[in-house]
Amino acid sequence: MQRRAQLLECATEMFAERGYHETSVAEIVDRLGVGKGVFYWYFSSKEELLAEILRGSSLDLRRRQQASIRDIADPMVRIEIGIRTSMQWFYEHRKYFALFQSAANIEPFASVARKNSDVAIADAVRHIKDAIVEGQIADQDPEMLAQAVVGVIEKLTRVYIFDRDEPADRAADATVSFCLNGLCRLSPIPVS
Amino acid sequence: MQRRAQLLECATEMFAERGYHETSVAEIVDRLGVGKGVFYWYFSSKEELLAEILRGSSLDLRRRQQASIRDIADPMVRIEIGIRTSMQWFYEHRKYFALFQSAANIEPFASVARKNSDVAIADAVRHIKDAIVEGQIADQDPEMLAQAVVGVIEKLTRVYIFDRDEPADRAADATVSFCLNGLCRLSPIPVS
Amino acid sequence: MQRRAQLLECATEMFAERGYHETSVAEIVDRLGVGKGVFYWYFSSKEELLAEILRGSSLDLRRRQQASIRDIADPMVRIEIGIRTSMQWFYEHRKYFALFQSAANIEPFASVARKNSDVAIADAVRHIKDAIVEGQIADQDPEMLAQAVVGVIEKLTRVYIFDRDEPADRAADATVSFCLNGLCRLSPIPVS
Amino acid sequence: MQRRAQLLECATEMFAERGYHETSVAEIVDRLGVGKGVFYWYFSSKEELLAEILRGSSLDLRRRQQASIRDIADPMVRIEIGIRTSMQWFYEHRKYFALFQSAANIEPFASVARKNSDVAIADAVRHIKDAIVEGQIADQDPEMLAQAVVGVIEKLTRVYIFDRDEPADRAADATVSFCLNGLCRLSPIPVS
DNA sequence: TATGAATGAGAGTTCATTCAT
DNA sequence: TATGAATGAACTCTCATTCAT
Repeated sequence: MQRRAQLLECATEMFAERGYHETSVAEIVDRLGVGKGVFYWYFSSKEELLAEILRGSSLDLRRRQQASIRDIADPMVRIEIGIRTSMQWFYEHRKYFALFQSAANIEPFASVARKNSDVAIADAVRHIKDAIVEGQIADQDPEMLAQAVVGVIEKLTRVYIFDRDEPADRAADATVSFCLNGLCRLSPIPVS
Repeated sequence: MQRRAQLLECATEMFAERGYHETSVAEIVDRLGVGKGVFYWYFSSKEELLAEILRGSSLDLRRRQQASIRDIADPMVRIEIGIRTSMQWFYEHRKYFALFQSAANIEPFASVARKNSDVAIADAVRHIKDAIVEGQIADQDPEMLAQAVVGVIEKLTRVYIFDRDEPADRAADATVSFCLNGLCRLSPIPVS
Repeated sequence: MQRRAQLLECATEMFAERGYHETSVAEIVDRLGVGKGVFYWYFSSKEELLAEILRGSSLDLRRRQQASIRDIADPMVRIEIGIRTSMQWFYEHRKYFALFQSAANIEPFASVARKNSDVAIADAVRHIKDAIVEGQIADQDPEMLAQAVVGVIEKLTRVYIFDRDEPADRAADATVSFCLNGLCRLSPIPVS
Repeated sequence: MQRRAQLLECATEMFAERGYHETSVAEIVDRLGVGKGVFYWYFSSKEELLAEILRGSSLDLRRRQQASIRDIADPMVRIEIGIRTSMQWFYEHRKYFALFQSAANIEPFASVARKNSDVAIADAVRHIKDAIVEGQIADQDPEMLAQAVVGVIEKLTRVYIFDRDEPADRAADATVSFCLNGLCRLSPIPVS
């Protein structure tokens, strides 16, 4: 349905710009120039709308990641391509980025956000384990490494791509460089 | 002021658990078993309360960081100690962590959060520049490196210390290892 | 809009009887047997509601005055008809009278009330100037004379028409008699 | 008591400037630099305070009027002096003037205001009756004439003395001139 | 006498949601 | 499908008043 898509897009934009709580249903339908009834025809509640946005967009991101990696054998390259694909996707869907970040801190969406994050981490863990098996990465907790990589991705995306509106390349180069270095050493450096 | 401190603490807890918007002034004073007026005797608004919490706690964190680093000459060690101190502080003040993260996504606090973050980044940038001068870190954009380090800190803090309630050590070890590796290489690894 | 008119009327009555501050939005909608939301569907605030009432009613009064005077050449007669028309209108809209009087003493409406009053005075001044030119009134400050006339109108309206619920005639006769005498002397009487 | 007088004066000023409802007890005691307890030591309520102000000041005004008239035999001169004295008093106590006017429109004070006004009118009526007996004023309803005179006094006081801050003379001259003319004619002018 | 923290009813306002049309 | 008036619970905030100290 065209209307449904319009609502989804319009709401995404407004949630991203002004926040979920700060955006009322009335404002969403006003911007679209339709009545309130339309909203409740397509969505059972405001909450469901955000859940839907979250679900749809993280699905899209994951599909893109998997497509970009499909034919690559080397796990380190899969990691690198995964990083670049994610950041390019965030660049192209900047509005979703803000939503992802803030949803994690809004009670009813925390679990959805958690689930999405778990899936992304699980994907990364797989590559890291492969790399450990192949001796490219030292034998550390793969999940922690995956989380670290995601942490860098998210931070540089927020600061350079989202806040400062740069194209994705520079931040992606830095992320790849930092993370591959962080991962690659065969043994952790000694702690003082 | 005992009451003021009680309100601050109680509100911090509730904001951290359930979110700023999801916590009403009525609930805060109810939990304390006092009248609504008490709240507005000590704070001019709910907004001011959160701003106060943010201000106070980030000041405390920064003081702790600076105290822990004061007498250390080697910039790489300063970075490591900085990471460990931050994560230990977050462990001891888990409730503030959630607040820092979510405040960044709530309109009236975004600028405060931004300012706090800028200060933290500026501190880290100083150490990184020193390390670059001393040849310990390759000559890359120091701010980007600082952001990457902070990204790892925040992510591992959230997942292991905040969500899973682990003590700070394990996550801090991993963060230090990952970041020092990420920073240390004399030249960035070639990008595919 | 039926509802809007109901709210306007109901609020006018209650404001007149009990005062603006003493009448709550809750009481207005309760008396109408509707929900609180209805009020804010039609008016953006309680303040705007009173402003609206003031605007609408003083416009109506002025229209009535001008219609009653339109075809009258003699300025003294215009003044007399103006007095009678005003008092008749106040009799027919007794509730507005109290509102006009009290609005002048409520901060946010003082300027509106002032403006309304200025318009009324300007109208009267025109007639008085005409009468001075024609030699019917001695050459005194026309604005002061106009204010004096309005003072008499307001006082007798309040006491006899509003407080004591008399029809307008007796008070209007007295007002006309007093004012035309007050105005007419060719020279002011000597001051002791 | 000094404190009591301070409270009375301070409150009068603030009520006059900003209105009764718009001035809180907290603001009154703050301006005096004392605690809230002081207020409730001297007055049982905010309402009682205003009632007290009203009572005291109208008593003072009346005393002044009576003193100024005591030895004057001619009723017309008594009226004139009464007008001048009132307006001079209002000039010297401008803050009370606003209070008198607005109190009439605040529910719990309407009756006090009414009573004060009744006393003033009764005084004027006495002089007017005397003048009628002596043939200086035509035989009309003396109360209506008194109300008319008071209406002029109040209006010119408000506009010229209170709003525009002029000294009392000019407005008083005009009031006397207008009212004595309005009163003096032996027969009311014919009504069209 | 005086303080000022505490109370709590009640104010104005918002907004997700419903439903007759 | 669509409208938009209506609902009413919940919200933030105010303030006259009380009372332990």
